[in-house]
Amino acid sequence: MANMAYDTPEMDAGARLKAARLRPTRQRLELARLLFREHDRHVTAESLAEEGARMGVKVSLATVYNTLHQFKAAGLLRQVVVDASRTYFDTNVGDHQHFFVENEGLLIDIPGEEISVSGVPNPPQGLTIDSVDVVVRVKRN
Amino acid sequence: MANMAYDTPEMDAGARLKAARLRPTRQRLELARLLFREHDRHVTAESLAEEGARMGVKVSLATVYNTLHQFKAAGLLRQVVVDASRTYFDTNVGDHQHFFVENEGLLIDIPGEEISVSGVPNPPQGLTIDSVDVVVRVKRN
DNA sequence: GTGTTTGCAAAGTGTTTGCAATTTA
DNA sequence: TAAATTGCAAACACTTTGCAAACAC
Repeated sequence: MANMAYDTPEMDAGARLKAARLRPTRQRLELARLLFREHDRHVTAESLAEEGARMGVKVSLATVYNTLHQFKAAGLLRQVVVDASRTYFDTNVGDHQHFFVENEGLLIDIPGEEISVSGVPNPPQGLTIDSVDVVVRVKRN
Repeated sequence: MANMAYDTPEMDAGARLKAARLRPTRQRLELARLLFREHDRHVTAESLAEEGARMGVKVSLATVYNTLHQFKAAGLLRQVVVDASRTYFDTNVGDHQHFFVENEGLLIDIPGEEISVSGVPNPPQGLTIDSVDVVVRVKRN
């Protein structure tokens, strides 16, 4: 099984956790199943906990927070900073950017091939670029 | 009290408030003087309150929050969303972007002429672009 | 068994709010 | 004097933490 990416949609939750070296606990398995059921999901801890509750997944909010951060650390999720008061996580860890609908808290993907940023100057001495994040803030008219 | 100069910091701040149709209270005047003393300042409510305290400006934290939001609403400040846990305000309301040094909470301006974003798709039906924000996340090596 | 993970409730952070007192126009 | 503003403390929303019980290996 050469070159299988950690985040291929067809990978099942158990394999995903194994690849990430996270113990396949019931909570992590069930949250992973929810999260990676679709390829591009944007969730907050609260929205995921609610969804879990709706789907009969019994997980505490603290565990949802822990799990999201562990998944992020493992490269399974990407954190998206668009709102000062909530943290969003994106199941699409590939190169892409976002529209953010303010007042609705809604994220919409912009494929990485469509958008490009040029003219980024070299960062000041001693600093290295980690990522270039673009947020296109939009509002409903 | 004769001869009040037209370009004292007081007059500057007063004119700014007048233009923004905000009553020139002592608190707003003093905060405006701190804020607009330099052209490109990045502050959080807390950092501004601390600075005020250091400079002998007596203002409650609640008023600092209120004032920052009023100044933002008046177009005197721009809000910068880079960190899920703090809100930054920028005294430079012109076209520009930012480096953000994670773990230090430090913002560094990137002039608008240097950087450019192309290929931003039309937003979905019913949505209008408000702003295109670029954050270049960097870390110290 | 041993180390990891979970859940709860408590604590923490940054921010907003209710309201009486104060200030501005 | 009427309307806006302030400061305090309490309320808030989101997130993290401490720790005993439950679980994975």
